[in-house]
Formats: sequence, C-alpha cells, structure tokens
Amino acid sequence: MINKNSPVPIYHQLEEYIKHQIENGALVEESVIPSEREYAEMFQISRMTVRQAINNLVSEGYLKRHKGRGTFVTKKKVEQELQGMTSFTEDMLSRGMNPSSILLSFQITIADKKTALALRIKEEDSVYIIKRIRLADGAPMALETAYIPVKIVPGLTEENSNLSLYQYIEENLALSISEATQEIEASTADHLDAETLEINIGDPILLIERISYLQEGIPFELVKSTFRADRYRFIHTMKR
Amino acid sequence: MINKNSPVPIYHQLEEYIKHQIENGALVEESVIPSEREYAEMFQISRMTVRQAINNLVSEGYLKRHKGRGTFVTKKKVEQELQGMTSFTEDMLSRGMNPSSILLSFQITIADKKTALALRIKEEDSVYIIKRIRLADGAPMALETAYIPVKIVPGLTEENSNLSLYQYIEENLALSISEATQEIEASTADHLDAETLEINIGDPILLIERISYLQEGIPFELVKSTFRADRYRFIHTMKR
DNA sequence: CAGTGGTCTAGACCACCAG
DNA sequence: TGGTGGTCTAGACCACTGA
Repeated sequence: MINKNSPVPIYHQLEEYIKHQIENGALVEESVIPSEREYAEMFQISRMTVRQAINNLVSEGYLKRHKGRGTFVTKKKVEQELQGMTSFTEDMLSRGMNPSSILLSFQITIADKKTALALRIKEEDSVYIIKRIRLADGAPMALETAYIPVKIVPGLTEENSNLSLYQYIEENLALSISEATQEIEASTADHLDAETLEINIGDPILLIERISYLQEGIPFELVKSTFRADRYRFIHTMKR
Repeated sequence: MINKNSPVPIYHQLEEYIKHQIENGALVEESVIPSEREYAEMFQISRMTVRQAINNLVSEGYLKRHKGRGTFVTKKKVEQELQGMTSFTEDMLSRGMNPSSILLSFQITIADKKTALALRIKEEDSVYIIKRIRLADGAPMALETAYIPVKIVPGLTEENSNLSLYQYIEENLALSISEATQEIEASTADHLDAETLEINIGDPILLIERISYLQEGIPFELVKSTFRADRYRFIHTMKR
C-alpha cells in the first residue's frame, strides 16, 4: 500500500490510502480510525509522517481529532462537497438535480470599461461573451453571462465551452485555478429576466457576480448570473 | 520573546511573534522572512517546531512558501480580514460604515418545531429570541432575529447580548466557535419588512439564515436576517 | 491505568533556486 | 554551489480520555 521508494511523498500516499478506506466503507463514518502509532507500525514509517497525512485530511474535513480519544471519520459527505468553488453543474448535482443548459450566444468582442476593469485587461482587449440559460431538471434556473479574456483562455469554442471551462483551463492549458470572489445581491426581475426564466416581472431574483482567479491572482472569468429566487438559494460554510 | 516553560506551545508563541512582526512592519509585505533554520537558531528550538508555526500562518494566509527561495509575507490585508466568520459589526466596519443597532425585543420562550430542529434541541427546550434592527451610518440596513438555546449559552442578558455574542461565548463561557453555514435567498419586502427597513412593500430584500456551531459541531445560534437589497450585497471568497 | 493525540527534539537527505 | 523549503526518522514527555 505504501511505497517508500516512490517519488510520491509517503504522507500523501497515506492520505490517499485513508481516503479510499473511507470511500470503500472500510473506515466507517463517525467511528475511530487506527491510532497514529498503529499506522506508523503498520507501514513502518515515522509517527510524524502519519501525523502529516492526518493533519491534511483533518484540514480537508475528512477526519477530526479528539485528544485522548482518537481520530474519527467525519460524517456528512454531500455537504462537504458543497464547499469550495463549484460549477453550476457540480452545484446542481450535489442538490440532487439534473443540470443542463441552452446556449443563447457565443461571441468575441472588445471589452467594455467595467468588464475590462474587473478582468484587469485593457479596454481594447477582446473577450468571449457567452450567454446561457441554466436549467435544473429541465426548468429554467438561471440566466448567465460569462466574460472571458481571449488572451488568458485562447482557443475557446462553442463546443469546449459547453463542457467544463475549468477542466479545459486546467487540462488543456495547464493553468491552475485558485479562487473566486462572489458578490450576491437581491433584485427583482425585469422584462428579459421574466421571459427567459419563465417568471413574472417584479418577482425576486438573486444576482450573483463571480470573478475567478488563476494561481497568480490573474482573473480569467467574470460571470454574472440571475437566479430564480423561488428555486435557488445560495448555501455556504464559513470557518471562524 | 519565546518562553519554553510557558504552557503556551512554542509554535503558537512563534506564530504570534511573526504576526506581530508583520503588523509592526518589521516584516514587510511581499518580502522574505528569516529562514526556518534561522528561526530555529534564533530561539534555540527545533526546525520542525518552526515549521509547525509557519504552516499555520501559511494556512491562515499570512505567509506563502516558495521552494528553494524562502517564505514570504502575503500582500493584501483588508481582503484577508473579510474572509471567515464575521459579525454584523465587523462586516460593516470593514466596509467603512458605522454600525449600530436597536433592540426590539429580548425574550425567553419554548422553541418551536423548526427552530428546535435547526438548533438540534428538544421542542420543550427554551431559547432566547432577540430581535434587532441593524443600522449602518444611522440608516436601517437589516432586521435580525436570533434564536439561542439557553442550555448552551446560559446567563445571556440584554446587556451582554448587545456587546459581542461571540466574545461572550469564547471568553466568559470558554467555548470555542468553529464555523457557520449560511443560506442566502432573494425575496421581496412584506409590510413588516417595509416598515422597519424604511422601504416599500415589494422592494427586493436579501434573506440570510445562519446557523453557527461550536467546536464539537453543536449549534449555538440561528440567525434570520432581512437585508435591504439596495444597501447590502453579500461578498465572499471561495478557494478551489 | 493504558492508550490517545499534542508537542518537541536533533538530526538527515532531497529537490529546487539563485547567483 | 550554498541556502531554501520538503520530507522523514526515532525517539521523548505531556495532558487528556476512558475503562
């Protein structure tokens, strides 16, 4: 299970091992896992190495420690996934709904002032503008407009943008995504919102504006979404 | 600076020391800090202990490591503070506004079914119900109702609830707060909302429902807030 | 009481980076 | 090449928990 000669660090191998044990059910939710000393003995490694693996799993939320008692597998699983950056698709799946989308338009134009500022590009730089209706279980859930700088994410087409943008960036362009900031506000539907989302003018809607960043702090997308308030609420967890 | 005989762990003392150095400006943003070996030598402690301190500061966002180059002080500071669980007061201050509040009512009653479920208590258990209008720069910003189990947070009064509830819990009761989950949705103002928030019926409002947890996963407060959409938008950062 | 996690030591070798 | 962080070892003592 643990290969000391692998270039992969031992603590990381142990992390994967324990994660698999949890997923397999070999380690049961809410119950104790072997002690640090047992793992050290089991794999003939140092207890400090075991601690490093367990520390990482604790900070990822898989395990929790209790002084004098032991280390336990965390319960909840679906909720766990909800944390972090999720795409609309991932978000809907975790809510038990079936996501789909309708592409309204896909174009390349020059960034306007506000968009250029948010994406930290020049006003003459070109951006993709992608408009979609997002559906959950076949019913309209949100109206979404994404602005993506061509310089940062070249080669985007109608096809690959319909798959996962994040996956395209991370795998095809070998860039790494680090974080996103969101601003969430309440508003009421105007004519266009009402028509596309199949609601009435004046009905409440949730506006979410997201800017996503690469590792070095470079913005790579600005997404403005309008969600139906009767079908969507935003859920998140904050640590103190 | 470092007291080896203190009951406070050395790595924690070192964390505080480095944090102060950053705040004082003794360690400048974006520049290298002393190497792990230097800290170890400087305070006559083990390098692994230094690493533990630095690891914690890295995960808190104060420092970042670069293989072969050194450890650096992170830039941004205000943005850093915005993350994590913040009270209304902290939130407003970080937005450059002056927070205040008007206590509407303070009572102890029996939990209703929904509240008991959210707080994981019995229906016959008593809860504090505290209603307030939250103001920013003297103008109504939100209407807030907090439900707090008496069993978990005993001794709450009109006075100490008006100061920081979190501070009371952490200092007077010696409990530690770990995290909170929030659900955010859009709605429109009803008669009561309109009156207390000084807006019109039908105006958009942001509903935020927060459940806060102690270290062991025990809920200690349920807060339902109604924010004026024209004055408040919720902002947060997500890591991938 | 025995076992657990929490802290700590004094070394070691490695890959990486800058000059 | 010398210094950095990354990984790892084989011990140690402590405070806490549960039986």
